[in-house]
Amino acid sequence: MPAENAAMKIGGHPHDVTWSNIESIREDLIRMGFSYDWRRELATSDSTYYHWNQWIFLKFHEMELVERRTAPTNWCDTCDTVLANEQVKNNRCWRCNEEVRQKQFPSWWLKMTKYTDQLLDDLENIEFPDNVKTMQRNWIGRSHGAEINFPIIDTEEEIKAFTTRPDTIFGVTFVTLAPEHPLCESLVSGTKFENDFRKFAEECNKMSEFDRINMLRDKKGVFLGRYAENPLTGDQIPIYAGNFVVASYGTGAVMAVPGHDQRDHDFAKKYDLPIVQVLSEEEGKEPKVTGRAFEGLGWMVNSPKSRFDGLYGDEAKTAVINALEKEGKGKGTIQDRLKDWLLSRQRFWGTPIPIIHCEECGPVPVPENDLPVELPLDVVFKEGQSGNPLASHEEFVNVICPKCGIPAKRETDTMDTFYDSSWYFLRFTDALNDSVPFDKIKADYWMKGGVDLYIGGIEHAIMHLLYARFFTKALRDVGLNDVSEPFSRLVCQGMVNAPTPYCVDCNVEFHVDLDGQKCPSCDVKLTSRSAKMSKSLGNTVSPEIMITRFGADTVRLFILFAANPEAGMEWSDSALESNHRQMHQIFGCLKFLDLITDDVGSMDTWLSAKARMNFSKWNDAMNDVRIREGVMISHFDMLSDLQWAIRRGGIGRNTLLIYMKKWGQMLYPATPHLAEEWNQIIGQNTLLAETVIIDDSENNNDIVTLAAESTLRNLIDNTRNVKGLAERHANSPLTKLVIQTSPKWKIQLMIEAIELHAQNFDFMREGQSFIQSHSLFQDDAKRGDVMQYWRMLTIGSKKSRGRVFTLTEGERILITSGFDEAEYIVKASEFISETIDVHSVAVYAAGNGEDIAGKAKFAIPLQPGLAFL
RNA sequence: GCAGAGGUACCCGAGUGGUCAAAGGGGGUGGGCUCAAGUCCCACUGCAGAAUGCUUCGCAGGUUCGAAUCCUGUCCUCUGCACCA
Repeated sequence: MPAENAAMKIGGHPHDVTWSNIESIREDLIRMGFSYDWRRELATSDSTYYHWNQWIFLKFHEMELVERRTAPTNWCDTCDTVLANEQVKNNRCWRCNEEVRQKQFPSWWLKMTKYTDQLLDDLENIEFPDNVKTMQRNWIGRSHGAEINFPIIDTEEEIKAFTTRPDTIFGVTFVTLAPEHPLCESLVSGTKFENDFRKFAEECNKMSEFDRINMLRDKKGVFLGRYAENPLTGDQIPIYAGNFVVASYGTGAVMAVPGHDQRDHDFAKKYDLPIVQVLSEEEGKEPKVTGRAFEGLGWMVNSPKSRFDGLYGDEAKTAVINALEKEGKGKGTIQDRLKDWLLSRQRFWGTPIPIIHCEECGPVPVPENDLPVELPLDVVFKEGQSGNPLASHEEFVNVICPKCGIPAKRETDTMDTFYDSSWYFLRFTDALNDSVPFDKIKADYWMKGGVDLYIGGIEHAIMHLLYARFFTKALRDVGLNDVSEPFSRLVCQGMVNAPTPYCVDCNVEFHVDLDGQKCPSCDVKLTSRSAKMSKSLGNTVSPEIMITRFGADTVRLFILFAANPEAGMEWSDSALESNHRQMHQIFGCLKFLDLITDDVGSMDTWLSAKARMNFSKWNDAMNDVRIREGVMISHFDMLSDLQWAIRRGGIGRNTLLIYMKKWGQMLYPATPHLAEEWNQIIGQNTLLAETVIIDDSENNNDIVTLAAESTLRNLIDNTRNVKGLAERHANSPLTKLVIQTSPKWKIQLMIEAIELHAQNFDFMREGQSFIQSHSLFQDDAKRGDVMQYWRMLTIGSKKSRGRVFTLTEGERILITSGFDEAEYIVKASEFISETIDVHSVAVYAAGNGEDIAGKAKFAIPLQPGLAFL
């Protein structure tokens, strides 16, 4: 439809508009480097595709899944067509936001309601976000209840009323019908109530649905002059027509329980009808009088029949339903809100419905061999034109009836374009097939279990996703596939927001043209706030400009990293620039290929371990579509780790090359252009696009290697921190650092604690006696220190747990395997002195040298005592 | 009204019971490199402090030895549905 509207504007044909749009979007996609299989490209507006729309329609027709009927439909004046229920929001058209009105039309419907059960039940088996599932469930709107027959006194007729609350049956004090209900007419006709009713019905009819909903705060109705009988009590109750009853939901008749339904309560008050309370909020008590309806579940009271009082909730409902069924006066039923899919559109640019209307034979399907029924290209579109140009296209309309051969007219309605998107994913599995929509074997192969991951906006939660699910099931029943659910896993990407002018007082967002100006309606200076990017606000950015400025990979990196796909994000030029810098930094690492000439380096082991660890974390994240996490590793961590290794002591060529190769693979998914060039520069001669990436197993020692190094990093951080403080206390510049590592006995005790912890030892209860009988405890001079250390190790302080609980796995192995901390630090002492800017660094285990500044007592394993001189 | 999502430092944003003063980025500050600029590197960015303590994850309570995380209430924001019987 947008194509058709655009065609009218420029006086062209929607075909040309569509194709030029496709061209331009295809170009964008290619520039962004999306790796699609372009051989499978399809256009739903092309007859090679919509041919199969029509073919499928005929199959549905054979299955009696298609129906032509005249019914009130949602009509949008601006779009000049009817709309399906799903496409009406707040009584407004989902496309143009204009109000929708009801109009009677002979139209084609797809009987989606035949699949309600499956659509509802199968939600259990697919991985959709909960909110989408909830939205679909709400839309389907299944409610369990009862249909209750209220005989009309002095007639043979009865009113069937649907209710979800049969437990309130004894509180029914009147019955309300929708004004459109056929019984209304027959009840009033020829009586003195007829005039009032007609006036009322007309009033309801005239109102647009939108007004009606607004007016409904004022509930109105008329008495129809007749009474019905409560089927369980025989009580006589008046029958009303009410403006708040919806004809199309349930049976169009409501049993009114003013005691337990606020809507009925309001109505009863207005027309002075009795209000009876038959449920109590508290077991065994009389209901409270509150002046409002109690709508929750309660215990039945005041039942005129025995064996009901005291029943609660479902039990109460079942008891009433059983009683009704026993007497043949009602039954338990299910009502759904979901309706059939109104397929007809009175517009040109869609798939023609393959039907011929013959005066003799009625609607006749176009024979399969005559497909496709093609849209004529020789149609002129002009601005301001209304109506469907197909209807006036003689050549298109006038045909011969395929059944009896007399002149007949072609159907001029076209299909809702959601029909196109309801099975395109199946066509992708076999896009070039010209004898059937798709081959069953291919479709089943690719679609096994559904599309693995389907990403789309939340706006499709009901429309597209429900239609596609219905279609897949229906096509399965046609025999075209064995797949029941189209999408096994759905992820909804967030919206992209950008700043837009905003008036606080009026709570309105304005076009960016008004940036910095005053509010057009209240003259207050506009502020800025973040709003969904949209054309109407003008707060959009063009990907093309961004690509030209920064390159496709930077834009890709920004999109993938700046926000979790599910979260939505704030557009930020500065963030984009910083991602661009990141790209340069990564690419800049290639210079190390020239700078590093040594064969081996002291950080080789560490860097290789880090690479393996990073790769496997990255691999997990990517497999799990935690893209942001993955990109963080591939584009941020990998860079800083390499920088660290080089700064820390350097690496050898061989390690560098292996690192670079692995890194290139990790760079590929998010930034393929960079990655391929990278790969080539480091001397790989195959394309990454054709490379199967393998996660090679981690080395057993990796975890220890990394733990040792991260201990050192902590030490340096700590040193830096302490130095700053020490400087403030010292009179002269600090030139020497003394590091005292843990004394042996503390290591030994920690090892024992670690072993006890592994056996689930209860330190709280048994720790005290353990340490008191420990040999270390027997030394009077040490006793105090031992006790204090033991508490720190196993109990911790009020805020933090004992150290033994907070050790990482690597640290634990490090300590228990006899790691020589002092030796490790000595090796790094040159680096430490450079980094924190002191002339010398002395390292020894506490007790093995002078206890400088009394810092030995602070030394524990992996956290040495530090002193500056 | 109902349902869903959410409120985390200057900003964006990770984080579902202890290893959290809280990842990462932006911005800011200081330093290195440089004639200079930054498509470069390092550090700092709650308060105090020789390694500790204090205050902090919308607000108010609660559970717990221990809460950004669990529970209750409350306020606000966004999204969807809506006289649905």
